[in-house]
Amino acid sequence: MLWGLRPLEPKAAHGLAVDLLQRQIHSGLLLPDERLPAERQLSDQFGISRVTLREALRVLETNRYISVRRGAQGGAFVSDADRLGQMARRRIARAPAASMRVVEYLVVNQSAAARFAALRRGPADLKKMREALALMRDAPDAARRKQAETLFLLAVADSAQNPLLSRGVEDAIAELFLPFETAPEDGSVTAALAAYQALLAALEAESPGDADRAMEMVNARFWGAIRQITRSAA
Amino acid sequence: MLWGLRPLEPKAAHGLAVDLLQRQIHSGLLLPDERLPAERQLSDQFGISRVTLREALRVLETNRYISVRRGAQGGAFVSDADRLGQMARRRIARAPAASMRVVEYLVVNQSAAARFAALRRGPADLKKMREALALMRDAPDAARRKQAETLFLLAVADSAQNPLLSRGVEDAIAELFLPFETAPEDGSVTAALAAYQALLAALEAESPGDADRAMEMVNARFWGAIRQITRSAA
DNA sequence: TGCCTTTGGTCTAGTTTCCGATCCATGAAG
DNA sequence: CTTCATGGATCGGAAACTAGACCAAAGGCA
Repeated sequence: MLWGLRPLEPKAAHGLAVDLLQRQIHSGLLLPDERLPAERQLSDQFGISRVTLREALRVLETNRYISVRRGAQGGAFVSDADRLGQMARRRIARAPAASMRVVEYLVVNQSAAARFAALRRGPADLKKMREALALMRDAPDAARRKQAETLFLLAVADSAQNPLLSRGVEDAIAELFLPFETAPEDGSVTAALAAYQALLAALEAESPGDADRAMEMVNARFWGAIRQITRSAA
Repeated sequence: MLWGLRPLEPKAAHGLAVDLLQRQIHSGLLLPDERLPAERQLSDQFGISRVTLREALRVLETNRYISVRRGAQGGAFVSDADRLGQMARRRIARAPAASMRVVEYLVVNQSAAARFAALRRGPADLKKMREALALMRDAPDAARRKQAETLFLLAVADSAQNPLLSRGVEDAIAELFLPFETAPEDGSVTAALAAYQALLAALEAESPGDADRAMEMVNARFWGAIRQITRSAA
């Protein structure tokens, strides 16, 4: 017997490009106001035609993720930090339960990744984490901090050497779309740095237990961010 | 900066159909020797044309997942239990490390699902689990037992009320493709029944701790199956 | 000022994939 | 030996995608 038959939903090529770029904006890898590569170059990297890529850019522009300008110094530019932050908050406030489920999934897989990473991380993995931590420390603004945070967490997930876990963490981070900073005034920045530093130390020491506990602090920050947004929206 | 740019890989409609049917065979939901619906009916359910569906069937036939016969009582038939079992064992023996990573991911998410399910399961969820357990008990052969097992685990995952967790468990089970039974002679059947019964009891009692422990027994069986196959292949 | 270069905007022709429909071939049941 | 549900094959058209050429804007620079 066949179970749970739904109509198939083939994803068009331009839809894949939209998803990929949107995910990078959500996760913070693409910075606000950043300029994307030229259409001809980007379509080449994606392996799709320029016409198809332009369809994708049109969708992103319609959804206010980017704005496109013509001319010699033109191109497609990621929206500014204010707009992105507003979109992120709205998205969470509109369906808080959904965001909490995403965090739930993220916490489960990120914790597991941390435990495995403590046993499997290589020198290259640790190097990537240290670099991300340095970026976080020297970041001039919240957007750069979020970018470094994502880079760090993806490096941890990768070093668990489990493709499914990596994909899960990546998916959850991209799906979440947290705003850049929930409370710029308080000591959350130094607290975050301390948590990531503890995590890195645990992975360097090959201690799964410590890594798990350090990741708990990181994950607690995600819960806090969601809670704060849903409260301020009420 | 854009990170990790790879060429996009648009999935053709027939490819989606292949994946869907293959996953159902892997997870045991589609039984050996079972006959699929007629092409006209199946293409309608998938929302694709008959020509496109036939492309998918051709791929599955080439990969020995099904065989197609013409005539009044013809149709597409899932391969027999021997062939499927052999394919499953080969798949695991060829890349044991990959299968272990899948089990790893399955264990992480299935354990989490069990804990959440203990708190969130509704009467409909429990009913589905009881029905699956009855199917398992009365199953005339190993294929039916595996089918009931999958139904039970999917019901548990669903009752955790977390779409990402559900999808994760589903993906892992479909990716695993375990053979029907690793040791038909010993008491593994009654042991499995006991494990699932304990899991059901924990969920009925709304006890996350007990559910976690019961799921551990279930997951231990998955590890055992992988271990046995990789040992016998060596 | 006026050209040059880089970039997005537009158009056309051709290919691939998919669809809808029709008709043919097979083979078991009655 | 007829019936008929099923797979097998073919055709015309629609939609998505590609490749390439050319136009239009706008900043930089002599």
